[in-house]
Amino acid sequence: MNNEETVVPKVGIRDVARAAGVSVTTVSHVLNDTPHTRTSEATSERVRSIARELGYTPNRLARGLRTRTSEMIGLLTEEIATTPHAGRIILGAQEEASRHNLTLAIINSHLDAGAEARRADARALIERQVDGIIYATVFHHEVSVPRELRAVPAVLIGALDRQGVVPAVLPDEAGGAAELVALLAEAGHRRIAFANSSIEVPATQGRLVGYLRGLETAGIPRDDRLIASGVSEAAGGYTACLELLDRADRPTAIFCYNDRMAMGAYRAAQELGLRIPEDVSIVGFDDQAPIAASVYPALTTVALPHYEMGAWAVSTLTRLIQSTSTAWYRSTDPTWLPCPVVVRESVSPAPARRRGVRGPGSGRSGRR
Amino acid sequence: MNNEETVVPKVGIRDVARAAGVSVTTVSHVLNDTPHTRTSEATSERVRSIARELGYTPNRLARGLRTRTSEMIGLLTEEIATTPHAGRIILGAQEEASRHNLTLAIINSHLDAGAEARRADARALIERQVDGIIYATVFHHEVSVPRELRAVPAVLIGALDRQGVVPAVLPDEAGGAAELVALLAEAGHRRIAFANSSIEVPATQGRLVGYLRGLETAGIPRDDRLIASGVSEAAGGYTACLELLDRADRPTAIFCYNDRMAMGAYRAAQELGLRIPEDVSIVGFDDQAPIAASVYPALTTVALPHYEMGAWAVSTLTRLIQSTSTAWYRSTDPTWLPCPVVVRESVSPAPARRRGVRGPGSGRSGRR
DNA sequence: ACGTTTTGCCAAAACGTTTAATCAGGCAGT
DNA sequence: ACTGCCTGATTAAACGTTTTGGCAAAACGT
Repeated sequence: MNNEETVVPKVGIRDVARAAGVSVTTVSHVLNDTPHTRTSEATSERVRSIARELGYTPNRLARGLRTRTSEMIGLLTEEIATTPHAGRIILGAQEEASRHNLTLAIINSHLDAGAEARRADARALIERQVDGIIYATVFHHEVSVPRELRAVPAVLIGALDRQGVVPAVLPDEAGGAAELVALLAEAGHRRIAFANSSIEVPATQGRLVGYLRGLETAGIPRDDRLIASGVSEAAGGYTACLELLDRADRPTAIFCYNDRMAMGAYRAAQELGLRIPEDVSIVGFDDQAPIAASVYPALTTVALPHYEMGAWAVSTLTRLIQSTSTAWYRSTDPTWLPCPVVVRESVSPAPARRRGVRGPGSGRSGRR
Repeated sequence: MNNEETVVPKVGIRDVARAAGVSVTTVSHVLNDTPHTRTSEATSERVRSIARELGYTPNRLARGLRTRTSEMIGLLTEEIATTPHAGRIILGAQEEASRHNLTLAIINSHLDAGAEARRADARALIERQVDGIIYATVFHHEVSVPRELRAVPAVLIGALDRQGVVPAVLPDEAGGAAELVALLAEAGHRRIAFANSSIEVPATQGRLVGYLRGLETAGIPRDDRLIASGVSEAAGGYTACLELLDRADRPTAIFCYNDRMAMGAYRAAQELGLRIPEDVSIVGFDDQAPIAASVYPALTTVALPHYEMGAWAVSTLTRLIQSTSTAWYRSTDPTWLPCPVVVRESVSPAPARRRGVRGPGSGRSGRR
């Protein structure tokens, strides 16, 4: 077994300098093409080529020590890496980071870990001299950021800072929900039900608010008999929608709290012999892969801007970092990113009942 | 606006030393309790308390520079962060890393990025002096690892190293598939179909192999008329299963290439008026959240050991790192991690046909 | 009282960079 | 021939740790 390759003598900047017959200063200057510094084109070229053929790779630890900046940003996630969504946040952050020549160091705190553990995680990142920290949480209303985060620029994903000092980005769930209802209203639906989640979280509130706002702008009066709830899973959607659909004046469309509940809605409809979307339109929320696209008919829903929030976070973080010293203290209002509705196949015009426009089963082919 | 907090003079080890009236050496010794070194309990305690009250945080960049080890490990993912599964790999790696006091630096390469870009990514990690690198790919047979990875211990997730020098971990898909078929056979099924994916990837092969092996150990002769295929999505599962089920001698159980195709199988069964699992049992593969648990009846399937592969990777990586110099070159055989079957509700005993054991619709309640 | 060991601590040299300050020489203008 | 100014480089001091190799003083054995 040849081990010739295993001997990697780790060439440093002075090896390059020695080989090129110049000082390390010069090497540093040409390799970073430092401004306000002069080197003849001849030596520059020589240094560069020697560095290349020696396989020189700079040591960012050493550089970071000197320049007091690591060009790393820390991503502190709160359990979020567990959820299927999480990847998109990380991906968005990572790609935006690459774009700025930063690397991402990630640490995941368990949701049930105490504040103490969370502070330790923040400290671990700070010890690594990260230039900034992203604190990504599951959707909370407010959160007290670990005070260690004050030592370094920080942004928040999915929650507001209770002290109102750390910039935050959140999904505009109400907006998305309102748009979704608008879409249903435009399709002629007037009896639009809402199958909400029975557990109280910010998302529950936001989507309800959006639903009501959507009704209002469509000029549809609120009817609390059209608001049901269940656990935020398929089973809950099933029972809630069974209750909603199994009556004479059933709604012509149901907005489900999330895609999982929408799956339950599909089952309820099927058992009652109602076709989707001809007899009842169903919409969900989350655009949860791979449900939304795999279900039949494919589900019209609203996407959460996970990728965008991740990208927004590192993007504004870099701005904070560059801004002079304490300037980043002037925290702005939170940023609400839009939740775009993605239309698929589960909505059709409302079946004619009092308005005799068209019969049920209008259009929409699909083998069935 | 008070900016008293914004002034963080960054206390270093010498500040502690000065305040404690000792040398930095001593501080370093007590804070790391370096072996083979002596400090009186009195001064030790004093140093510790002063460090605490001064809020000293060590600078890992400086420490890394001196000790020539960063205690970071790099995770290089190939597009994988896009898939819903990815999070689990990252999570597994991250938690195992935390357990070893390591932090994870992640970089994501696009699948369509050239080898050149991939090498640049590897280089970026190496510049950061990571102690080791995990290269996580979507499931490949073999891959040529960027040669920069030779500079540092590395492990591979989801692919074999073409040069056979980098340790690798992969999911034992064949094993999982075989177990799944065994489970069906034990339930009395003899006509077990396989709805495979029509596109050829390692997983296609592996699951087919497992299917055949499962049949063989159950003493069931292979019947190619029971093997269908379609695109690896709900639509493909639908057409494949429609074809399989819409005949007189239809199978009593179908093993679908993945959970998405299983969703298509559900639809096919429903349209043909077949109940699951009473008339036909369906199983999938991937245990893809949230499909498998949300579908009705909940899908029996096989889980991929994403989390475990991530954890395995950093765990063996730390072993490699600790082992002396070139010892990690003696690459071992790849590790195949088991894919456990997770049983839910979509399998029931085979309906009696020639063996008059019990009638259809045996047991299994469920509101319907 | 005198060697020897142990105890407790410290000075200084690394680690691989960046950067402020300086310098030798050539060239132009007086 | 002197002064001054560019040009192309260099020297040396950081950055914040760890670690090697000590060295004084205290403790100990005789």
